[in-house]
Amino acid sequence: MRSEKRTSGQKTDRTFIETARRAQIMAAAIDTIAELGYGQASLARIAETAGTSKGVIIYHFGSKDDLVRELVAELSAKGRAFLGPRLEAEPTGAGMLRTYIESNLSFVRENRNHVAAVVEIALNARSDDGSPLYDFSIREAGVAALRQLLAHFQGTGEFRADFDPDVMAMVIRAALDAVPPRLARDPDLDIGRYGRELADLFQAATHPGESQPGAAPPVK
Amino acid sequence: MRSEKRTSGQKTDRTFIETARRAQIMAAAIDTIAELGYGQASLARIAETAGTSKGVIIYHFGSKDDLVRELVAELSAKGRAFLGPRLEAEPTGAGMLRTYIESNLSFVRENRNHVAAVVEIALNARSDDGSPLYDFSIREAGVAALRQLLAHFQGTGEFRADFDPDVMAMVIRAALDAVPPRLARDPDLDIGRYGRELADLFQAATHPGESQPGAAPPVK
Amino acid sequence: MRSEKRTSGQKTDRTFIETARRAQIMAAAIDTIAELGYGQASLARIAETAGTSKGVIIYHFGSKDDLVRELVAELSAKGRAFLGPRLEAEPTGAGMLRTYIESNLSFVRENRNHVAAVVEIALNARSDDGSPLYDFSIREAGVAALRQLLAHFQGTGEFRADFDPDVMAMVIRAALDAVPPRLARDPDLDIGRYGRELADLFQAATHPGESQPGAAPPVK
Amino acid sequence: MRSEKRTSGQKTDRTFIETARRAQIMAAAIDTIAELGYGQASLARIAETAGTSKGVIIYHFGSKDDLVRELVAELSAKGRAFLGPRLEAEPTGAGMLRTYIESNLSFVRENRNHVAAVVEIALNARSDDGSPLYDFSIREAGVAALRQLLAHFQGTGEFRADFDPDVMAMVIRAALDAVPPRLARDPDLDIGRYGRELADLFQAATHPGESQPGAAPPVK
DNA sequence: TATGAATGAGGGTTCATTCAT
DNA sequence: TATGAATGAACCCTCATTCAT
Repeated sequence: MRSEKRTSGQKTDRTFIETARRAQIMAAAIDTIAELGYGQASLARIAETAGTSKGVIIYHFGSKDDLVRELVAELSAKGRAFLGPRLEAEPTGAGMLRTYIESNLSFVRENRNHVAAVVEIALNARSDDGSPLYDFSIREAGVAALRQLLAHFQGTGEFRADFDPDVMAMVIRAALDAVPPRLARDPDLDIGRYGRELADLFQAATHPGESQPGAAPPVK
Repeated sequence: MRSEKRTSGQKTDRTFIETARRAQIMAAAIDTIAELGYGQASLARIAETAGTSKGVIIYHFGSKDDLVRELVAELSAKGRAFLGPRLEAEPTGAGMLRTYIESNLSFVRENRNHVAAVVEIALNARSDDGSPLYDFSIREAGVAALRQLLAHFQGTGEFRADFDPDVMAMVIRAALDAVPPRLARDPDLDIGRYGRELADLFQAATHPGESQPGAAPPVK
Repeated sequence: MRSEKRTSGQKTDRTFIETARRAQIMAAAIDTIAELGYGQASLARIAETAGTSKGVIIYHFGSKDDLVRELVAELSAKGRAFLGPRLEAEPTGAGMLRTYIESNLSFVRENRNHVAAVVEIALNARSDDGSPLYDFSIREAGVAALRQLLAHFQGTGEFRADFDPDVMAMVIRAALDAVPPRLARDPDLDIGRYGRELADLFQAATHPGESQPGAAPPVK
Repeated sequence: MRSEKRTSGQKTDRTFIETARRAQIMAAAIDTIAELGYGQASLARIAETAGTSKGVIIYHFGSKDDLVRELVAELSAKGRAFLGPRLEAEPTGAGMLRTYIESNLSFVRENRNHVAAVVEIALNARSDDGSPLYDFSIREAGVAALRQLLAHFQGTGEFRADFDPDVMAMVIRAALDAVPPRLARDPDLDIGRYGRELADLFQAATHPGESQPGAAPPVK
């Protein structure tokens, strides 16, 4: 089997043709999972979409689980590559928050099928004992980073101090995660507008000089 | 089969023993789906949890799909019965919003497995051609109702006018929907506190007398 | 179980209500088998047609096979009662042949569902080892009787001598047996006309004074 | 699955080994159905006869229905290839009629199991709503062709005019169809003799210069 | 490198029958 | 007398995977 050599971290030496085949299969897997859902995306159907046979997929990826893992890993890498530079370019908390939201949605827009597929995977893929496979390690890392970011700018005073950064991070993340499924139902959704609305909303929710519902009345 | 006489809306006349069996099986299904996920919850595993055989489940519910449908319908009914009175008791927009959020979370807390199971079902159950089965009809109705509510109180001036009720409704719904999976990972999550934080957050985001990000910009 | 008492040949002592139930169930079985075919006629479907439950059928007949056996026996008895007197009233060979054909078809017309059901049974019902159950014992007896009849009138000179009574009997029987399935497809089939045509045909084929294809040339 | 690429009418490109397996499975299916009947011929039993597993059958044929369809189609094709040339070689009505009968029976003799299996299928295979699947479309076409043939030679005067070609065709067909089940019970049946007798019978029934039962009455 | 072939477990469902009530 | 409940075997089919070529 081809895929075993890569279990160590060393650089892989893939043939040109192998790289192409892998890409083709991954694309087919993405489309199939995004369209039919994880449960309906059998190897046979993926192979059919790819125009090959099940055997080829197993040959190149070792197992269906490994193929799926690669889909997740690749999207994760793409996401980091996309978001990282954009965030680092933002000095202010407000800017960074807006960038975080809008960049996330841009990324979703530009990779909708891949994102949809990975969402499907994250929600469905389970090990034999029923425990989720990939999902939350990745996602939780994202939420944690966001929470730190929020907390940091609370410290600098750029964000108001009376919201719980944990809750706020989770809400922001949830608002972003709600987009892919909605996009699946309504492909014409205006993500740009949506992102701006969202950014406005959370800017209002975080910027200081506001009333603090539980504590002091708004002074304005 | 026991279950098909009930296709008309007439009152069902279930034996005591049947009612008990049905409840037992539904409970087993809820636990199995919540724990293992929809994809892993085969009739055999549900039967095993229930301490019976697949045949008994089919006998009482006619098909797996019908069993699942009942799980969804029952939770939906329970949810309406739980939320409706609480919302109607609230005259003000702010009160209603807070009640909506906190009651939703109370309901989740009191029905965590059932909620988790139905979330699994909603996200995973698909017809043969890959289109989702139950999910969004139910959910979208909830979001629509929330949007109307928000728009209504924008009209009365109780909520500020510069947020998009559609986006706000979706964010609120997303924030609530993020709880069940999180609860699955962390059973000790303090939902009460979480609900209060969430209510604070959205109260701040909706109440008037605030700067309006799009209009009078924060000058920083 | 109710039905065991009858295994001996003694007179059965059935309650009025039991007789009624049995008739009702048998009627339902006839209709179901005639309409859906033997393979699709499960106890559940028969019970549904009868407006009862599977248990009742088993209670009254002991097993599905016994129910089916009764359907066959009853039709067989009805058939003998119908045909016997008519045949005995005919002194001549030609008359008896015509009566045989037309009475058979009249019987089919007046009992189409029952006949159709028994045909289904005869063709499909098998014991566990694959051997047919009822069919040919009954049918073969009929063919044998017909053969004897033909041979008899060959002996008296009323029928020509150069046809094989065995083959002729089988052909007549086959021509009659072809009617029920045809009737199922075309309920408006004119059986009366059909019977007359058939009788004409076989009268021509049996009456003497004809050319004898294999032997002597037609003298005319 | 191997079999679905062939849905278009294009030439199929089967591996040697696949062709062999298919033939082997079809032979096993024929024998099983012929021996046990359609209702008892489960995939498991067919597989057992073939010395393989259910999975292999599904792999090669896609479904049990498709396997059955192929059995029917293959016999149909064989039958046409067998009968067509023989019939076309006969110029006269009498010759063609005799050839039709004797060739049909020769074909049955040489393909008895396959014929028996297809008869089983034709009589039993039903769609879910109880309507027959293959049977009568095929068979009725045969009867219709025979009827036309008879009518044609009535027109030329080679056959007498006073029989109904529809009825005659049906009787001939019925006489032929009676053979396979009889053959199943009595494997030593002399089909050759039987065919000659049948041909004699129908020759006598169709050739002109005879008394005409309705017109010039038999003088008993 | 790639394929076709085969496997075997498990999927949901139907069925005739048994049993307690 | 009748029913509802349960059983367990058998049904056809899908699946990820293995293997020889």
